[in-house]
Amino acid sequence: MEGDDASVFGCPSAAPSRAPPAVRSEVQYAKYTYTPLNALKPKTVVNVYGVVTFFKPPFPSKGSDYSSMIKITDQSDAKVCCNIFAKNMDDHPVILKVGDIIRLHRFKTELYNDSMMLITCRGWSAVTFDGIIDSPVVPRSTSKSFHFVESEKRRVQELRQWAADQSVLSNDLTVPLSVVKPCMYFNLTCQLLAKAVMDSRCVLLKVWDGTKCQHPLLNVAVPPDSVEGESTVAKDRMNLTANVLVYDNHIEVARSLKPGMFLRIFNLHALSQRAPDEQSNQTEQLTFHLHGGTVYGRGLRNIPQDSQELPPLKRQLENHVDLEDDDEVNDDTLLEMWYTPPESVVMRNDEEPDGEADVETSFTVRTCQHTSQRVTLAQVKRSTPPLVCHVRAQVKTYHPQQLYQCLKLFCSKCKIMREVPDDNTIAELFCESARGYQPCHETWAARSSASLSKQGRNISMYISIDMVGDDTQSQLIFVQGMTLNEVCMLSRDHKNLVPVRSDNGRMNLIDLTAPFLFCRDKRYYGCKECSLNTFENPVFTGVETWDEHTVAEALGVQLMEYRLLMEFKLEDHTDTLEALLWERNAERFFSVSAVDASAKQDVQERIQTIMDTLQPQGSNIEERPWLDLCLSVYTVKDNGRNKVCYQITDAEVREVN
DNA sequence: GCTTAGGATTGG
Repeated sequence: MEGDDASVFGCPSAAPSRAPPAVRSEVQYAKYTYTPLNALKPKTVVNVYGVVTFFKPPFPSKGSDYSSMIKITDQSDAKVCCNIFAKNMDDHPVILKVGDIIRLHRFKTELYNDSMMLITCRGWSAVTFDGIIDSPVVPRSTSKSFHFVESEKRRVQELRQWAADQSVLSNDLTVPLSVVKPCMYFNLTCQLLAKAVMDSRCVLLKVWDGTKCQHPLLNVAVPPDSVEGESTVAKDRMNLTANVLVYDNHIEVARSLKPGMFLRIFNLHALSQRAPDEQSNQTEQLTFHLHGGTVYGRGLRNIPQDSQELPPLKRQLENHVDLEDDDEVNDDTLLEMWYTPPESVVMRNDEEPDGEADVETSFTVRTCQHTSQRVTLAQVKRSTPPLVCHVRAQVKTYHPQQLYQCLKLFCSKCKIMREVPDDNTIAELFCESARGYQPCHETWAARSSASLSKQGRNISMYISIDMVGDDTQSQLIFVQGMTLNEVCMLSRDHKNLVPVRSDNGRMNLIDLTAPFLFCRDKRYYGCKECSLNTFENPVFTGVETWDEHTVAEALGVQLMEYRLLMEFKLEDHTDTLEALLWERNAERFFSVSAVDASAKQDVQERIQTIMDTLQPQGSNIEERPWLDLCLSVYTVKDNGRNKVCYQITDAEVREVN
């Protein structure tokens, strides 16, 4: 955007100390005056505030720019259409729903069909806000610099309040897939799984929102080599994949989307139709059409990563992590064995290692119940991945030898894995953050402090003002200046403790190497790569129960999962082979008490159970138990080269004489 | 180079 707004306000944290710069800014920028929408005069350049009552997401115009359109209103009740033109789609203001608040600078007024309208002119800028009452006033702008001062928050809040009483704003048509019925026009918030160009006027988008449609969904068949994105086989079976056909003027936007992106599709049309090869007595299936044109705000756009719309969608998607279809992991950043093995792999039935070709050539997901024909390790090594097979083998060695080292922290977003830090490391980080104590000044927080004069240090606790008076068991409490032991002691009686430090008076998380949340006997970690890690505008309202997910979301932290990872060297009479054991949701047997010595007890016990099954029990191969194992065989990219991995997906001890 | 779009569906 070509805005010449000189001042960068951005967000409160940009100001090192709060009160004086805010005052100065208001004086400095008093030049901005805002015209009520009923007082616009033609052929002038104005600044306005408004509530969005209708909008069209950006689409390619017949000229050189992308065009988008919004209709706004304000307390004067005048309704004004605004046309926005910008070379790049990404320079258009991000409007995601009716009710959003927008501030426009330097728009020119023009009379069209006896109505006043606003059009972008040189140096225009736009800043938008969520329209939800009581949600934090976070300016969203597509320009790198824009100015926004504290006093303007009030204006946004007033508009929100006023808009809440206007019934026109309440008809948002965004619904989950689970409530969609044939013939409906609706807005869908979803993630793109795969896309394929059908012809010059139609692109297929395979999307999901984690909810299950009540009507059967049509799977549009396309040649595998024309599909970009992951396989949707497992999600198709669960009736989770919506096939969206995008036509005409929307193709350009659709083509710019990448699988994995989150998007909202506006005015999507659910159509019931029979699959071409189905009999007439078969039930009809739903497809979705984004027809050409822009009527009713028809269109689609990606949702920015920091949008408040995303966390609920992501939570819904995480309910289905077991449906990941990838048979290949493309992440070179991980060390040799620390990949993300898939829990289910796609097996080609005609590639049975024993050479017995199956006539069926389709791909199916298969889990082994030790019933498929057994193969030798030598045969496994000669096979072509991906496949699932059943072997009988013995464990020769395993590692890590220190059992608690099996426990890893895993980020499901960037797939990075790291060690759980030991208590010495965490304690040191707590000590460091306590040095040079100064209190945090946050308008949303109430503070209570104590001075430990003997030790010459201060500790503070903060809670959101909204939560003052709530049950202390359910409150979210921020603690500053405490040692690890103190936090652990405190977490016995308080459910959610977030350790924080002060950066020039602004509250911040301490290094994400340390847990960001203590929840009774559990500790939760955030991903250093994927966390926004910001206290700029924490969202504390509208949360009924605080748990690791809601806290992470409010703090902009990408929660890491506990996972178990071990490596075994297997052998039978034909060969040896290294295989991984990998378990999700390892936190269910990872309990951390305040005392380090017993911290890993539960892990020990759980892993011991696994070891009881798999442990080598003697150097002589004849003395060790034989195991029936399911192995998933798949490839991963390792420094650009394909590498075959073997994963133990199931194990059972066999008495073999 | 100074336009483009300017709300109101039935359709692949």
